[in-house]
This record gives sequence, structure tokens and C-alpha cells, in this order.
Amino acid sequence: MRVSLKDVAEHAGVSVKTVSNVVNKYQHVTPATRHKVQQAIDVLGYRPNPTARHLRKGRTGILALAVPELGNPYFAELAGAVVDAAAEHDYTVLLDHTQGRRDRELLVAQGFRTRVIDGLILNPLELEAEDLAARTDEVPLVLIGERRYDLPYDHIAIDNVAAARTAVRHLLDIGRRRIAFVGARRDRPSRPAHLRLLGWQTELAASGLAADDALVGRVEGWERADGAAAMAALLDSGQRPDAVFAYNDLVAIGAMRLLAERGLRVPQDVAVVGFDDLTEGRYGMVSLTTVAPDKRAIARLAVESVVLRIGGGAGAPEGPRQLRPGFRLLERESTLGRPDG
Amino acid sequence: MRVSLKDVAEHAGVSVKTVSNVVNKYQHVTPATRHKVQQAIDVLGYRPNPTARHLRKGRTGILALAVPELGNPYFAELAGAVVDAAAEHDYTVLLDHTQGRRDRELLVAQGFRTRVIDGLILNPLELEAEDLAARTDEVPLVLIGERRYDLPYDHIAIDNVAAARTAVRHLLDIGRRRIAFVGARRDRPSRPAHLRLLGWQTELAASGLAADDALVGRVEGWERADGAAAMAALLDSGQRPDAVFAYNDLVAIGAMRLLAERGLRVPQDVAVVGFDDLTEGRYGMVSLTTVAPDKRAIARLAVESVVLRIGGGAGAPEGPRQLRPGFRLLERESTLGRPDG
DNA sequence: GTCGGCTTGTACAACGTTGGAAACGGGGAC
DNA sequence: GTCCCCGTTTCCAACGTTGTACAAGCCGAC
Repeated sequence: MRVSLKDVAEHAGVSVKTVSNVVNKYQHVTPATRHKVQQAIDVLGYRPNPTARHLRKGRTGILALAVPELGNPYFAELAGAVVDAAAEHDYTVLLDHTQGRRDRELLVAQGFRTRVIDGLILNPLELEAEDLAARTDEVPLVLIGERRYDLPYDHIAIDNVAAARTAVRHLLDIGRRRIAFVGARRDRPSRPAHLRLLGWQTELAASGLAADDALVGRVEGWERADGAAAMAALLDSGQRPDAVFAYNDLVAIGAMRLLAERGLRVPQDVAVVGFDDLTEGRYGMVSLTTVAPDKRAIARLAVESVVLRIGGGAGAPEGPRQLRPGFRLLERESTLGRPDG
Repeated sequence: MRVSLKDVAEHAGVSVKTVSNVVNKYQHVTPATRHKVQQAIDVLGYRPNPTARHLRKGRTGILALAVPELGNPYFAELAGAVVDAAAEHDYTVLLDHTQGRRDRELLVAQGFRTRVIDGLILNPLELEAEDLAARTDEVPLVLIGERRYDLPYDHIAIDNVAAARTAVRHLLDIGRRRIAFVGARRDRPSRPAHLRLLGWQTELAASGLAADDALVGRVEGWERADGAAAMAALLDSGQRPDAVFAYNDLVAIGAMRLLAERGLRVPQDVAVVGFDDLTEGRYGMVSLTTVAPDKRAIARLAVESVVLRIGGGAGAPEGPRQLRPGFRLLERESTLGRPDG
């Protein structure tokens, strides 16, 4: 059976509280008592029961991270970084994936697993502002990811518009002029890919180029298959872009695969830039130029934010904060050199 | 403040236990009382406190899954499947990654987070049998992954030897004869990749071919970069294989990347088979033939096994079980057709 | 009308821990 | 020798829940 404080106390001939004091390194315990208790602990192999401790203290030491899809390498890599960052604060991470479905995101936000967790880091895709506004659960929440809500929650995300502009700027710099954006949502044009689409439009406009809607490839999701499908549709519509800025690396990889099937060379015929810096992008037949968000910084800031809010708010910043970790453009083979012909 | 059973009881004018009975759908409660209590619950927005419940019941409803690296898509996809399988049994999953380091694996096995979790699913890489034999923690443990230990724990893994033989058989069937194995460990020849290496040897021997040690590419790890490095070393040593069977898809992808850099065509010059069926493998410039372990089955069996053991053993099988989920060979472009020349 | 049996609800204790107040005991000051 | 103080330890209650034992109420049967 399990060993409890009581067992140790009996074995050492002291009270339960004294054992608790030793375990918790309470100052006023005589060396003799401490030693006696410590020995009993060692002999019996006592280990504190976190559940009871948590009940008493009202905290569990567990953070939840909810991302759309663990099978997506971006979120997997991010999750790994969050686990590490949480460990630095003595927190453990409970992972959930919502499959980007609004009902599941809602369930998570509403505290489906409330009270097992001390705080929640959520990356919503489909969740609406009103869903979040109606949230009643008191567990501290911080948001990550591209979607922005005007709500009293900290939000951690890179400056997506600036990052997208950097990517498009790079394509312009290497002489491309018919730059497609692949990865806008088909159904709701203004949803998630919004900011990167805006960055694309803005940078083109800043260079005096029109952001032609015919050069926008629309998708159902942001997996590799979606990128391939959108690229196919774009080519089939008669467009002949000399560059593609993709919503993310997966979409870019799908698009590159399709370009190859159609006999178009990357980068000679079509340069490609992705977003996320997946390790995968480095090892394709043509390595992928990409915008690399600082994932470790995102994870660190998210964990720090939520941990700050957990203390009951003592020392926590007043209003919601917008935190903007950095990003870099990593130039690789997919944008090497000026266009052929 | 938080609402507890007591608050609901006062509001409804009944005892705490009656509220508990309603919450737990205990049969013998009159509709009138039930309704009254339910209304109080709704008004106050009561939600049970799992921590207290768990303290009382001795279970937490949390399973831990420890894999080497979440950034590795295979483990990420597997983790996703485990989360889903656990949800079917009303369990939540706590994720940990050990980075394949023995000390971290040991920490996890020893119950680093004991008692927050009801059961542990562990995929060890470096852990030794004696480490596990010395385990004192009573939390039920099941093992997944390629390593086999002769210990009283359930083990879930596909038949790696048979799977490897299937892959090699396929390469033989399409006319390849100089088949390399890429992904044996450099430092300890008999460690993890062991079984797949054995399958390679066995199938070659069964066809009357020698398993030439010069055709074994050795690695430090099993990432894409390791595959590329091992492939480079193999070619630099003067070998000219007409096929590669890689330890896993990541190694295969790294190897393919290097083959392309050296001007060798896949599959015409070198056919390649991987292992894991990563989505990534489908979207390279040349899609990758691979051995696809049934990840959902692995996840399901692992969760079922550990859940069985949690009940205190009632109804649980006596001894340790070896469970062998299935696998399939998925033929794609990287092994299309007979060799050129 | 009384009894037995069943249904419904209550009281109490317990899970293992920790905060706070009270009790204890030893040592120094007078 | 007595008193007081302070450091140390113990006692009690509480966190929120549920299992067990039992009391109360109701019904029909004899």
C-alpha cells in the first residue's frame, strides 16, 4: 500500500504535521527531529501525494495546451517547446488537440477539464470572439496563434503582417512579379489566414503592384494536400505565377509537389516561400525558404504569461497584453536566384 | 469564488450527499428532489472539483505518455492517436518527452510525476532492462516501441523483423540486389535498430544474398540529418547500392535528399523504402514507399492495456502480454519500377 | 392497526495534506 | 525559585468529495 504522512509519523514517533514540516523544509525543526523523520521517510519510501496537496492548496501544477492538431509538425514542435518551458516553472503540461473544430475549442475554453489544470494555453482556429466573451471558467487563459480577439486575454503571436511582408519583399527582391498567395480560406475569406494575406497585399501595394485576387489560392485546410489542391486550381485557372507565398510550410510543400508534377521547376520557374520553419522543409528535394517564428520564445512567453496570471493576479499586469516574439526569414533553395526566361 | 457541493446543498435545502447523489446519477432520488437540486446546480453554476474527487477515489483520470521527441512526426502522430484513444476511456493525457536520454527516461519510469497519473505509457530508447527492473513505482506501466525487455510489463509493438523483411522483400521483388540498410546505431550495434537490421539480414539470407556489413549505414540518431550523413558516408566509402531500406522515414528522407545532391535518381538509380508512414513522406518530390505501422491500433492497445491494469488488476490478464498490432507496406514512387541500366 | 420491507434522504467519517492556533518545554532574567 | 519568552511540536480544522451506516417515511399485507 501507499505510504502516507501518517505512516511516517507513526514510524518516527512524531505528529503528522511535523513530518509535513520536514517535507516542506519548514525552518523551525530541530536537526534531531528532522533526521529522525528523514530516516523514517527513507525507510518507508514515502512520496507526497500531489492530489491531496493540490486539494489543500488549490493548485495542481498542471498547465493545459490545446492546439488544433498534433500531427501538424508546427504544433508538435511548439508543444515540445511548451513542455520544456513549463518544466522550468515546475509545471507539467496536459495536451489536447481540437482538430480545429469550433465545438472542441469551445469545450476546452469552457473548462472541459477545469480544475485539474491551473492554466490554459489555447491556439484557436475557429473559435469566435463571442464564444470567448461568454467564457465563465475562471482558469487563467492565454491565447496563441494568428487569430486576434479584442478580449481581455494575453495574446502571444509574431507580427504576422510584418512577417508576411518580409516574405513577399524577398520574392520581389529576387525579381519576381507575379506572386501568388496560397492558403486563404475558401469559405470565410477574412478568417485565419487573414493577416498573412493582408501582408501580401500591403507589400505588393507598397511596390506599386496590384494584389490580383486571381492569384489567391484558396484552401479548405492547411495541410499538404490543401496546398497541392489550391496550386492545381490556380494553374488550371490559367494563372502562371513566378512565385508563391504560402500560408505555411505544409501548404508550400503541397504546392511544390504539385508544381513538380506539372513540370514546373522550383525555383527557376516558380520561387516558393513558406511559413513556420518546419524541419521537414529543409529536407525536401528543394529546401524551402520560410519565415521562421521563434517557437521557443512563443512557448516561453505563453508559459510565463499564464503562470503570472495563476498567482491570483498578484504582480500580474493589469490589462491584457499583446506579446510579439520575433521571426526570421530563412533563405533556402526554393528562392535561389532570379527567374529563368 | 468557487461553488462547492455545500453551496448547492444550502441553496437547495438538502444535504451535501444528496447533491452528490444527483451529480453522480444515483438511482434512488425522487424526481422532485432531483429537479430541485438540478436547478440549484444550474443557478449557481456548480462544477465538480476533480481534485477532491480523485483524492477520495484514489484515481486521477490522467494517463501519461512519454515519447522520445514530440518534434518527430511519428511520435507526434502517435501522441495524437493516444489522446484520442484515451478520451474514449475518459482519460486525459499528460505528455512528456525524454529526448531519448536515459536519465530522463529513468525519471519518468521512476514516477517523477507519480500519483498525478493513473498509468504510464512509455516509449524507451536508451533505458536498460536493469533500470526498469529496479523500478519501485506502483503506477501501471506499459511499454511501446521497438525495444524489447524481458520484464513483467505489457509491450505493444509491431513485429519489426517481419515488417523489415516485407520491405526488403519488396525491394528484391523489383529487381534490386545491392540493398543497403541505413540507420543502425554507430555506438552500440545491437541497440534500437536491432530488429529491423535483423529483418534485413534475414530476408537477404533467405534469398541467398549476403548481408554485407559494408552496406550498413550507421547513424548517431534517427533524424533527417542523420540519414543524409549516413548516406554520404556510405557513398564515400565506394559503395553503390541500388536500393536503401531506411530505419525510418526521416532517415529515408535525409538519404533521398543526399542522393539527389549526388545526382542519383530515386527510384531509377536507387530505390528507397522507409518506415513509419509519415504524412511528410507522401509529399516529397518523390513520394516515399514505407512500412506503415497501424498507429491507431498501437495507441488503442496501449491505452487499453494500461487501463486494464489500473483497476487494481481485477480482470487484468495474469502475466505480461506481447501485443502485435499490424502493419502494411505502402508502395509509392520511391520504389517504382525496375532499376535503370 | 401493526409489522416488514423498500425507498429516500441524512450524518459521519475518511481520502492525504497543510495553515493556524494552542500547548509544551527549556533557558535566561530577576 | 519563579516567571516569562521563544523556539519547537502538536492538535484541530479544512480543502471537496463519496462510501457506509442509519434514520425517516411510505407502502401494502396480514
